[in-house]
Amino acid sequence: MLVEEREISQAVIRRLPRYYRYLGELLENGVERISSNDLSKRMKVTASQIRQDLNNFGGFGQQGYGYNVKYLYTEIGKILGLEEDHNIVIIGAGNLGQALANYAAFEKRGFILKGIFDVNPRLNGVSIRGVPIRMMDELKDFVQNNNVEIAVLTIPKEKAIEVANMLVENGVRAIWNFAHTDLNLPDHIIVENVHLSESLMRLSYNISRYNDEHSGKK
Amino acid sequence: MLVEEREISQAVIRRLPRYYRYLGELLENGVERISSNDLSKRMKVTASQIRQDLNNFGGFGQQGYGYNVKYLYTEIGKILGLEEDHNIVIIGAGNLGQALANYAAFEKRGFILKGIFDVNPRLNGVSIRGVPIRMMDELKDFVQNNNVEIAVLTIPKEKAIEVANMLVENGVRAIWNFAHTDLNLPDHIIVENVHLSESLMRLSYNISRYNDEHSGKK
DNA sequence: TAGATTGTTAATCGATTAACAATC
DNA sequence: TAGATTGTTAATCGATTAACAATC
Repeated sequence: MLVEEREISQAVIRRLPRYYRYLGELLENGVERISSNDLSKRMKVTASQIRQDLNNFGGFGQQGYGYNVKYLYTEIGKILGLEEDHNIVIIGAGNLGQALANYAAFEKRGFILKGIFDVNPRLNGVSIRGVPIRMMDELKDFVQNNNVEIAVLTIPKEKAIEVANMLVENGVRAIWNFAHTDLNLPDHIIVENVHLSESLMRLSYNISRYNDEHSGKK
Repeated sequence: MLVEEREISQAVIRRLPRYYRYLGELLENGVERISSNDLSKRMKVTASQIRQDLNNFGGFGQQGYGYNVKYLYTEIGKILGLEEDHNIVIIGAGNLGQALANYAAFEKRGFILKGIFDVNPRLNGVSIRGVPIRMMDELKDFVQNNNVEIAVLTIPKEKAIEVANMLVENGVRAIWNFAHTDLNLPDHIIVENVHLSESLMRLSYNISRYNDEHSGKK
């Protein structure tokens, strides 16, 4: 029997969490059902796109009725893997690392913070939300012994590549990368980049473009 | 005379900062020139795409030679608006707000931190990199009197929409939005969203997908 | 049953890649 | 001049939108 693996495009995957967020809000507001048309107006996308996107994963709606909000919310949550638990560590307890460590919504989505690591001896033993900061030389052992699936990298780019390689060799499966560099890891390793400086440059570009257009410049 | 406004696609704009980063690294390494082909191998994109992207903005290369790294780096910097200064404020001095305030590379790219605001009276007057944290009730006056162009929103979503509207009414032109909500501002306002929870969900999705594929599940 | 709205196929649009003449 | 590599046009590919039959 041939198992047909439909490949879902990254464009679709990028939109899924946004659907999930809107459905979550509808749910909070007690809305029971919604049509692709109503949702499309709220989200400012086409109804056609919503239906196409959802039908990549199955038929969640009902003709003449629309979509049941609660059901669709749950199903998208499953698709996004939010019903599974993932052990994570944060590497780099600087401002950003601490900000992420304090991000309480982690646990709600199944991300369990197992450890925080830094090179700064002054942070040794300091706890964030009950999780003590450990020194980098303990990292390798820790990863091997705690079933760590995801590592969050909030360290300078010079160290990031080397640390990422070490993590992958010791079983880490995915990296949430905040370092200002690309990591070039094996294909089966999942990398999600958050390059804040690039985000800021896009903002900057769009301001400049607008200024040009409204000042007679070509 | 017809001023031809070529519309640059957001797909291209998303890639520009990455080109800029790679060229900056080449520059640091003393590389003088590079061909689209060499660059394509480093960046793992097609040479064709690089040439197409750059030619949206003009011919920066030379047949038979390639691109001068220094020149191209500078030109992309100009396109991205990094040679202009922008006054910015950060709203929300929690962990993430403080992390961004401490992000020193801001100034290097022309982003001048003029103020930080929060509701927490305990933070009143505390300084980050020489910039004192002010109370939210001073925000409106401050924005009017300090030529603030960009606001960074690191506050809870409940407050974010209301604050964003107030900022826009008082002259703010662009918002770097870290709040977990969409803002729905007028078209001429530039919004760059950084939805960390959505980024994490995409990571989660990709892990689950990989697990499914390697466990016999459909 | 009539009306509403999905699921899905077909048409369109846009982005990426390939190819090659121009030219340094 | 010969070789290399761009700038740019044409071909391909993929994603979005439109349309409508199926069906609740």
